[in-house]
Amino acid sequence: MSFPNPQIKLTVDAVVFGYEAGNISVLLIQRKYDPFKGKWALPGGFVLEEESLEEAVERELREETGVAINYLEQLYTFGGVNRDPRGRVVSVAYFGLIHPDGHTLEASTDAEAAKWFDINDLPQLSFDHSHILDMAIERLKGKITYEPIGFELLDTKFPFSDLEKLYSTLLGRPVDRRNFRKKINSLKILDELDEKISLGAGRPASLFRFNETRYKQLQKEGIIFEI
Amino acid sequence: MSFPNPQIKLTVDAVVFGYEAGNISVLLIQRKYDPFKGKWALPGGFVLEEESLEEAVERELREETGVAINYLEQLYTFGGVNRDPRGRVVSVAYFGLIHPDGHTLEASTDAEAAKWFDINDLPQLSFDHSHILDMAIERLKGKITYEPIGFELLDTKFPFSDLEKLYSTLLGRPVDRRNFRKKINSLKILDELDEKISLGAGRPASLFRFNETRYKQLQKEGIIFEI
DNA sequence: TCAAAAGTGTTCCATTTACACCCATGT
DNA sequence: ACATGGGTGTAAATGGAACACTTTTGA
Repeated sequence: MSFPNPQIKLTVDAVVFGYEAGNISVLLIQRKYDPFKGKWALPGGFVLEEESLEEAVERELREETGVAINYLEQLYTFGGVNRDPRGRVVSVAYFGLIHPDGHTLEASTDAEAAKWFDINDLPQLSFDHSHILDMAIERLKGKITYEPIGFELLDTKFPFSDLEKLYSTLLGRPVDRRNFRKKINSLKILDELDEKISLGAGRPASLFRFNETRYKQLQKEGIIFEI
Repeated sequence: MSFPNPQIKLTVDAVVFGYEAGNISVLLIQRKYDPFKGKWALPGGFVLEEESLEEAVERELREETGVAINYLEQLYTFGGVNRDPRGRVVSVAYFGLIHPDGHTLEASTDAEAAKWFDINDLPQLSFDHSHILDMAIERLKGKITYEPIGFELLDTKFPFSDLEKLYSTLLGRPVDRRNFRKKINSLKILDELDEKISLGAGRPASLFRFNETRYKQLQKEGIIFEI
């Protein structure tokens, strides 16, 4: 009782999603050491005694990839007996989102390289990481319909069409432009800016910004975001 | 790297809900040993090296309370640095539901006693367990609206009014009997049995049984349960 | 002037909500 | 016969889905 399970190790792993040009990507690292040396894996590593789980994830992400995350939540804890060849390792997986401008990568420590992969074109992954990733993708797809986390994947200022494209990508089906706009506008969680952006051909688009204050107020009033 | 965080210990804790006569209750144990000796806590304990997290929860529940659980899912992992006076202990919390006939309790091992407490009349809890419990209550209340887990709290055969009462208790508001029945019937996930039950005064009620096969089929077809 | 993307309303249908009386039994 | 809880349908309102043309720019 005084020294229980000294053999069980604890790690954290992060599934960080990015979005650019209509594609959802996930951040992976190439392992520098065994096991799975040279193979791709989710960023992550052992939790230190004096840090919380969130601190551990943020540290590992910083060390292995150099990214600055802007949304992070716990995903699930994977505790199967044989999920790690080094012995009994339980991993708390996190789910993160990042703005496109945080995309610049710098691999170091345990990582040989850090790279974005389109979620439809993934390499083979180490450990049970493809299982973790599947769960994270499911969570992302499910969650955007009832919480406004989609904005965390866009620039702070974005044209409406970016949001629409993001939703139709994640939902895997076309989204009616007029109905979608109506829905979002009815919640008044977007502020229309005076700026416009002109992307090649076509009429320039107004830029919008997510109004988090307004959203938090809505939450308090019990009004729920739903697409 | 070869022997990371040997100091971090791993536990599981279970928040098990029961339901009887219009009241939601939660299963607690009275601790036999320090820390928090004599105080109430969630059932749980250290994970053994050769068992999965689910196995650990089920074992601890069996040992400390004697209950047989019929629904179990992971709730959240609590990894704050100072949540346990014994040192760094990370706990994976589970969320469980139990039929009324599984209610017979038998405390043993680390538990002095095991008892059901109405969730509106709780004792002070050990560790950060009241925080865990709050999260579980929120999960229960949220989840019944989009997954048919309410049936896990009732007997396998139950009158419609039991289900209705359960929902109005959990949702904290009255439920329109006719509309509720219409909704449930439209999904055809309840089988009406030939039996009737007569509970004191009033017209006897037909008994129903949850048709899990039917529900799983609906899920495959993409039809979602929603109240 | 043409191509490309942005912006905008109305109608129809489905779903949800509100609501009240009769039925079968025990006392 | 009366008290108690079980069982049932309809109408109104709301919210969601379908749908096409005009506007503004770059090439």
